[in-house]
Amino acid sequence: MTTSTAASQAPAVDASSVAADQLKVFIERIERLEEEKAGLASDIKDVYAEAKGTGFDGKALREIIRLRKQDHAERQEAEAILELYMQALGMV
Amino acid sequence: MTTSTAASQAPAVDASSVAADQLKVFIERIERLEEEKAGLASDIKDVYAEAKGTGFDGKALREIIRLRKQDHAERQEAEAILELYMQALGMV
Amino acid sequence: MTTSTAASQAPAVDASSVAADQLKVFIERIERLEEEKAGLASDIKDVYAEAKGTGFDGKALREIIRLRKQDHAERQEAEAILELYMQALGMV
Amino acid sequence: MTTSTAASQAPAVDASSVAADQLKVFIERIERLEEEKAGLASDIKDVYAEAKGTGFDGKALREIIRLRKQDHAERQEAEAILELYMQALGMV
DNA sequence: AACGCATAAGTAAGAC
DNA sequence: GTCTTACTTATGCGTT
Repeated sequence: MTTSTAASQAPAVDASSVAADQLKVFIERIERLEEEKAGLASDIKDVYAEAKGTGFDGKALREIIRLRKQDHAERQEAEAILELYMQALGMV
Repeated sequence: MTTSTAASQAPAVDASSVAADQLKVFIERIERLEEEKAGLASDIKDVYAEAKGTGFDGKALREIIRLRKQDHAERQEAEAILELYMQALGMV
Repeated sequence: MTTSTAASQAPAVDASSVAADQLKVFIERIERLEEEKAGLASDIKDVYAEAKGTGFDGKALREIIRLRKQDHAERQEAEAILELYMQALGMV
Repeated sequence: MTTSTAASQAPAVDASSVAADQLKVFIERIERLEEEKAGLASDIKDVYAEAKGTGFDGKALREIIRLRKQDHAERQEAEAILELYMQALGMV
């Protein structure tokens, strides 16, 4: 082995190694996904702007979205608990 | 008109109005996009986890991503700043 | 004990308890500090206004402050990152 | 004049000018104030941590602070309106 | 299980 | 007056 000590906990990362190639691939995958995510964030902003242009209050709109998200989360939690209890009671 | 005064600045939003329908559409569009965004965030998390499983250090990985993002941003910013200073100094 | 069960994980907070007094003290300390912070934010705004009145471009000024802050942060960070990567590469 | 055109809207800022000295002073004042502000932010964080250590819930604590700030703002607003009306009525 | 960090949301100021 | 941009706050995530 040319580039790392035997005790290395991490892959050896020099320019020509397999590890460097792997690293590059991981980074590119992440950056690609981050780009898409940023695109969606931008789309969301556009929808808020459009809604505002139609006369809706952006702040109120955001509040509604927030509340509905809470509701969904609580509903899902409730179902999860129900399922848990059903399992505990042997009701599959 | 049954649900709002003539001078209303915002769309009338009662359950049966056109405005309520529009509101519903906006909310659903936003929620749809938010879902996709959350999905991507989850994908990104998975990639980090996979990289970690391969032996890469997650923290270092995030640092690299951050630095590369900075580099890109700074490159784009450099010209903007130059122009800003030229304006500030009256060099048009 | 009049105001809480023995197993209470949180301080009992009714109007006459020791906990209520503690809570009040914490809140007052925080509010005091927040006030001072707001005062400083206001002072900073004033300095920008004064500089602007002297003929300096506020936007450019803010940019300079931002860049100098970055420089300081980056200098401090540089060592941290170095150490981070060394750890990531198993160089302890 | 050696360093700027006659039409310059901004003070001439070369290394030896009075303007450069002024600029330096403004920047140092701002940076000083920013430092103090950051110090207070840090103090506030410490108080929250201490409160948490005593058993208080940080999130609830922040909520209380937020609500009280709103109350104060509304009270101040009410007084401002009162004063406005008194002035409008010639009650000084 | 808790602590600190990092991202993300919301708010407020400033520019055009 | 609108619009963007910057700051502040808040929540969630990873780590210890």
